[in-house]
Amino acid sequence: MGATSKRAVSNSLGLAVLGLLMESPTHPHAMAATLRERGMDRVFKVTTGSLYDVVRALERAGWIETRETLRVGARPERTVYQHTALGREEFVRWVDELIRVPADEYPKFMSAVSYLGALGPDGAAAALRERAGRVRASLEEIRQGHREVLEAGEVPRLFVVEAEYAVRMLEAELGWLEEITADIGTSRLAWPEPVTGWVRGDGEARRGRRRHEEVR
Amino acid sequence: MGATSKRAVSNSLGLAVLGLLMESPTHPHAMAATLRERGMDRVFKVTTGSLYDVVRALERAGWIETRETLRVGARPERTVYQHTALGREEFVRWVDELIRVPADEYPKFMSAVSYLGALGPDGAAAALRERAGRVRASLEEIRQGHREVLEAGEVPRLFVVEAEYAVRMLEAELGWLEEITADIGTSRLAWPEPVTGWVRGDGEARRGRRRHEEVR
DNA sequence: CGTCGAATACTCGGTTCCGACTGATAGGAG
DNA sequence: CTCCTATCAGTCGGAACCGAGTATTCGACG
Repeated sequence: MGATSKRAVSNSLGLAVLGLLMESPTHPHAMAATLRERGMDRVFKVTTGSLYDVVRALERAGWIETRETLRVGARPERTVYQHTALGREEFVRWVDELIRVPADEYPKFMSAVSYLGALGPDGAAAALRERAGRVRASLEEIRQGHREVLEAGEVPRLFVVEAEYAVRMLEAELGWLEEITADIGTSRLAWPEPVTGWVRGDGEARRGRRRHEEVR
Repeated sequence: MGATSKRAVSNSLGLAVLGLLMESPTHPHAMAATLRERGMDRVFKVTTGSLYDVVRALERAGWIETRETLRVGARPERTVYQHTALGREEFVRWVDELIRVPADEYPKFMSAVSYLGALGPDGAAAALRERAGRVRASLEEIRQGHREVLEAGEVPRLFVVEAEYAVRMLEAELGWLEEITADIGTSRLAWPEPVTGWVRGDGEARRGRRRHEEVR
């Protein structure tokens, strides 16, 4: 329900590339460098391999084009790209769509949570607490970075809203972690019998989640 | 910092497969069916292609093994798998690690948010409101499903905690969406001048985010 | 009794992704 | 002046991913 027909380039790193080219033409290596300098590698997964692929894809799609390909000294040639008119339009369209319709994502954490049972009450509590610690740390880091940038007054809030989003999400996760950990302690979240066996790995633990099918 | 050396199978769908096999041996097609029946396809991305790949990978890794390969009628053969001792251990270890150490994920929404500027104040507000609507809908859906399952009393809470997590996260997102939309209305989130040009796509809009590098 | 759609059980092959590697140069240490 | 490291710019090949196809069988319905 939604997904408009299929986008020519789907890797969001492409969005970053387009974004960079909105400012001025550059070559891939410089893109990677800039993205890292600006800390945007917290938002986009920047890997050289993918970068070059994505740039090629954007070119095939006609959203960007090579402006010149020049060599300085005997270093490998570098290809400078710039956006096309189409690219400028698509950039906006792309952002718009990503905002309007939530993509279904499959966070690894959630898949693990759905098998929380396997750790047993104590193991689960321990693991959750450890995660909580790490989440608290990165939360603090982001909060601080955000505050510093804003207080320096160089950058308008608009350009760092994504940090506010990240903070909100991490806070929510932390809240959930704390609640669940507490509930394990008070047995408001209890381990039903069959699963405890399952955890011990007795191999033939019948009946897992809901009523289970035979192989037929 | 973290990522323990490299996991033999990384696709979380593998976790689902292991989970299924904890209950009883099955063949891939049945796994897919069961996962969908139980609505676990909201948590794991279930695509036939990947499923068969992942199963093969799990076998290579020695976490599962084929139990028998039988043919009913003249239908394609089906291969029934079962877990190995190693598989049972790794399953737990895997869940444990996924919980303990937050994987860095790159939600598409966040990448779009970091270019929210491109939509201009009105466009942004509109898009955010539309998303909010959709988020509210799926939130309601999950909440209701969760309530029904629990009230039926068949399934212990432990087996549906991931829904509680999902709800929390969606609520947080919704909260953020509402706040930001409001802030755009009251200009607490303002569009600095250069960007407005950028949005109109005047192509040569110098100076995007922070001070920008020349191509050198 | 024929046929049409759903279910059964997978295969295939094209993208996409990405980490490891290459190979050159500039700048500083000794 | 030589070596050593950091930076520069990108290639490459293998893994992962996934959607579209294939071929059979069962059951319902007119």
